[in-house]
Amino acid sequence: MGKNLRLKSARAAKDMSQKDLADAVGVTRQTVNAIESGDYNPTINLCIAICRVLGKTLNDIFWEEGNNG
Amino acid sequence: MGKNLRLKSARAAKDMSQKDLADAVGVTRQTVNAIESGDYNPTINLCIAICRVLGKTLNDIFWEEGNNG
DNA sequence: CCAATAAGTAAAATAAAATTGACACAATGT
DNA sequence: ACATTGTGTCAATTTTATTTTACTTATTGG
Repeated sequence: MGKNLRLKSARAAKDMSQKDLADAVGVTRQTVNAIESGDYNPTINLCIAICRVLGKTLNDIFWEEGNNG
Repeated sequence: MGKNLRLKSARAAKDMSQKDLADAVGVTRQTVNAIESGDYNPTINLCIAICRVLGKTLNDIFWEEGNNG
């Protein structure tokens, strides 16, 4: 698994630190860091919460084209 | 949390039983049932695997408009 | 009627997500 | 030089997703 650069980018666009985002969704800084690092499998509710905060959808940040058909 | 009727519908459209889908994504029937029942928080990798099998995207099955902003 | 499949649910055990605390390093500002 | 902030990572613990086993109900076909 590669890094989630779309997440990193969307967070940067909101000028939020990993801790800011972590606090906003109610997890720890390490969890956000791990998700961006890529070697991780978060729950969908956490993914949804992150998307809400960043004003993005699941597809925007967690779906990869080519996953599909 | 309500039932995930979009998942149930997409599965029906492929004429797959809960067990068929469970086998296809490598989890148990109970896990698929729990996800459809709604009171559950699966990992995103499992959600992605389900979407792949059903020919849908994360937004199609797990994203709710109004979640957004 | 009987066997087989699909579905809903539940309790206990296991695998993995998430927390906590800690240490290190680069960049920024005083 | 010093303190602060953001980031990366690690080990140990707690929480939770998932499994396993099992019981129930409804439906379909022999």
